[in-house]
Amino acid sequence: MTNLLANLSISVNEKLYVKNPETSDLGKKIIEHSILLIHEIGFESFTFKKLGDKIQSNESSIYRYFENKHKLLLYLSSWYWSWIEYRLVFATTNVSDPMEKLAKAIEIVTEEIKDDLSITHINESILNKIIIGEFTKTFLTKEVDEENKEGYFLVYKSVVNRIILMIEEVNPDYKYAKTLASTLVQGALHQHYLKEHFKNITNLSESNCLADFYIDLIKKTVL
Amino acid sequence: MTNLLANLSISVNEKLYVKNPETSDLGKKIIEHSILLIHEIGFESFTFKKLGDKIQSNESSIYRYFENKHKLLLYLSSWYWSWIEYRLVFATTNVSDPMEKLAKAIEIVTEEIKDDLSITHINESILNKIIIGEFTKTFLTKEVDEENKEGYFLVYKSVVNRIILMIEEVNPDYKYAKTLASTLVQGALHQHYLKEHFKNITNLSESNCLADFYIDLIKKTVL
DNA sequence: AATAATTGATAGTATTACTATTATATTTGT
DNA sequence: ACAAATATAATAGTAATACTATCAATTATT
Repeated sequence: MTNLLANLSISVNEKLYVKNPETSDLGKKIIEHSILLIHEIGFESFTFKKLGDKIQSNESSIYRYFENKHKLLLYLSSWYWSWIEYRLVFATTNVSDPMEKLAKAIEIVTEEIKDDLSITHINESILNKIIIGEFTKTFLTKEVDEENKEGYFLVYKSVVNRIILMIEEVNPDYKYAKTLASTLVQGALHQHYLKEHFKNITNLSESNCLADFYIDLIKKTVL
Repeated sequence: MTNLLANLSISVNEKLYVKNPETSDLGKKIIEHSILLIHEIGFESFTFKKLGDKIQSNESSIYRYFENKHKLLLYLSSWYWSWIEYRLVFATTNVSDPMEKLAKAIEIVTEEIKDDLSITHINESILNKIIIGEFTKTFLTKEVDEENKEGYFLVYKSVVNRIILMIEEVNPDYKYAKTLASTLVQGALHQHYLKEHFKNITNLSESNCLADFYIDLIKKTVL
């Protein structure tokens, strides 16, 4: 899996960058350290100036790759969901039993990425933490509708749509496949956040895993 | 209900304001128009300067009520969840059947506030829209843990805890009452957002209500 | 070696998020 | 009704943010 990805590269919607960061050392450095810096100080405090200082480069150079930090976050999110989609497809192909297939998808979408699986400049474990804490901010803006039209959220929607199809495969008569799938993907991020900051309103813990909750839920509601 | 509230006032954690906005005309104007202005231009673009212009008052005067716009949003959120809690308690007391009680709670938490029910300066329908679009931003910050300790999220957690208790009343052996309750409250906001901006990944629509989805889900999983 | 492209350094602008000061209303206590 | 207290308005000022523009210095390409 990890080895496979070494020779596969994830491509992101071209409208999200001015210059493709994958095409240069500086670009890769921007991606690598933006993930670390956003994780360290939070998206609100993150600025291109601070990132420039971190990578011994200049603010103005970063602007040649990304219009602004919002686009950068959209880029990172898009990369993340592409990575999830790839792993989701990989884990579910050739699984003939619909429920087993759905269960595998749930595992991919709910698991916390613990180790840095990457050989690349992208630390998926930290990126996963950023997505948990910052992803909703990419679409909770006044510009959602325009940005949605531009296709900035296509990969995310694609992940949800794949799960919708799997739910329908399990039971074509279930009335709320869409709501359930989107609840699952968004809810998983939220539960991971609660686990870190609002422990007493979640059952998630070291010993209790999220996939169990969702698989139990889906077996009872959809099947 | 509406009449009852006219003589009941909701009090908000004192640490969230410098001066209680309920104690003056200017304070009430700040609350009333901050709701309208945040709805109109979004929280990111909202500033105290713009609010001052809107209410023909001065930026510096608004700073005497709230430290910054983040605290203002926390204030509005706290007010909103208190209002929800009040209605939740009101709707569920004296309902003896646990499932019926839970169903009523679900209705309160999932319904979209359509009309302005208020006689006060607070437009609950628009406030509901703000909560849908901006509430998660109050806690997705680097300061969550400190602010949580200060009690800024107490009312929200109280609403979730009431639902946890109701789930446990329905079935004390259900293993994921906390996760389910927090998923419900957060998920409801999210689904309303999807309905407005990402229609094709939700079943929510004019004809399809959210409470039905959750009541179906809870009857199948908890009962 | 010449040319093109990339990056770095510096400067500059408008806006934001405040704080401080002083003037002007408005309220309240006697 | 008048003085004192309090609230609000107006103005100015600061540091940081979110950029844009220009030009110099590197580095890569032909």
